Amino acid sequence: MIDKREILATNPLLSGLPVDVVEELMAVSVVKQFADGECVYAQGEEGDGLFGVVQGRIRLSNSSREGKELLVMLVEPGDWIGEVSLLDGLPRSLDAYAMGDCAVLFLSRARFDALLKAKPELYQYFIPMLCRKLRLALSYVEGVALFPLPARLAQRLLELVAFYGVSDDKPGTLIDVHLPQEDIAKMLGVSRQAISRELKRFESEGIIQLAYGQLRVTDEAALQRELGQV
Amino acid sequence: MIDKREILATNPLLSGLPVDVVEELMAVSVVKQFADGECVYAQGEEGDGLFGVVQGRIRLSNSSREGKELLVMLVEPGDWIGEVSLLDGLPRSLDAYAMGDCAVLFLSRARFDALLKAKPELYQYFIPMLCRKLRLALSYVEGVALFPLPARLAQRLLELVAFYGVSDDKPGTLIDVHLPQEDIAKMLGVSRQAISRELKRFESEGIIQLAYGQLRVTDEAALQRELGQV
DNA sequence: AAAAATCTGTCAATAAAGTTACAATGTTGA
DNA sequence: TCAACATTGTAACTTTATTGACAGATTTTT
Repeated sequence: MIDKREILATNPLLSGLPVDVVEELMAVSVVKQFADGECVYAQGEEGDGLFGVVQGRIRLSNSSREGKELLVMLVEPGDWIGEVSLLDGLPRSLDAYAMGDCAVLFLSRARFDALLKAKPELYQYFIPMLCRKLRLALSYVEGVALFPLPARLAQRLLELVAFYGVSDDKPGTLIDVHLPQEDIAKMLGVSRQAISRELKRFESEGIIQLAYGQLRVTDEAALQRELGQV
Repeated sequence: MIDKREILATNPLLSGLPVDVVEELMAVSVVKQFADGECVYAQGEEGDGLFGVVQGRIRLSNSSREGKELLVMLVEPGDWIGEVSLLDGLPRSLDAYAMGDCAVLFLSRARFDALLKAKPELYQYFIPMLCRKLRLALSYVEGVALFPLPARLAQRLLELVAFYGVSDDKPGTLIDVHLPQEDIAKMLGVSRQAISRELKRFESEGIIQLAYGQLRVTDEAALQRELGQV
């Protein structure tokens, strides 16, 4: 079980906030657990609260009626989600599902509203968060609209390396998040087969090494060049 | 020439702001004019200020090195642009060009920073703006990744009808912004020919009527159905 | 250890969209 | 008015990606 006090010490969720706000948050928030695959919130729902990821990973996605899914973002511990619906009052625009067992710090809408009403200066803490997400979303639009698949895939691999890459005794950087090609495809809005094809091509060119459920990037410069051709 | 006082009365730019802030803004902002095609700011530049569109239309876009362009948004009088770079300190992520002669209310970065430093509670006025743009950007990503071109085009036409549509003596709703098919294509990230093909198909099905530089939607319900099939 | 589930590679057939090219039409300005 | 320019329509051809199908590999579960 997770102690709220522990979160404070080990997690960047609350860093940068004034001390009294941290105290207040600790008092009024609760820790919630979500099992693998469980729904945190769903597209179209009213925003019931704010979630700070403490443990595990949350999948933000969006699905069409035909069941085609777009994987918008993997949310890691230290990130907040769900703030937009609280701030603008509109329904959730994405689905949020737990990938593996998760723990989150939950702040209900009522508590959130009360906190902001009492301390309107807290609005400014959401500004960088919103700016970051806006720039991220914009860069995705650009990617899909302007760049061919190989370049987009190369870019995504570089992002994965930067975020999840680990160095071990073997050459190159290992991406060992359990992220099937299916999910990479859903991130880029293309079919799994197209991703398999491109990854195989990268492998045949010595840029990456493929294995079941993992991927090793051995030539980042070549990925940069894939990008640069665009 | 444009009188600043006039802006206050005729433009929603400043509505919702406290009276003293409006006074302050009027005192420290300047009116700038941009000729057709002139660059307001360019991708990669430092954010030098905030722009409130007073007259004319500004084109926010993004170009790849090969010259392929994505038209992200048409900004109309009453909207602010350029706030993100001021708020997060990062370079412009888009190009802004005047479409036709424009007038904008300009607030320099220094003035902006001073204003926010003096009144941190003003941060909250940017929240709805950022939320709106974030949701908009997200809906574009979804569109490109999840929906086929006909559905995306239908959706865009409905948006154009809602925003620019005018009723006249003839049946249907006229979209009489000078918006060539080329630009519609750039909004959707596809080729002009693909747009021409689809528009012609819509016309042959009696959904729209095409003319040089304008377009009349005669069957909105059919466009909704195009969407619904997705 | 065996069975089930998940993940990956590949192929053929099909569909969607890009590219190139050119003609025709409409608008604008000298 | 007439020439320059911008916009639109269309077609052939090519490229890219989807779909559906299946086999093999790896992991997880029983």
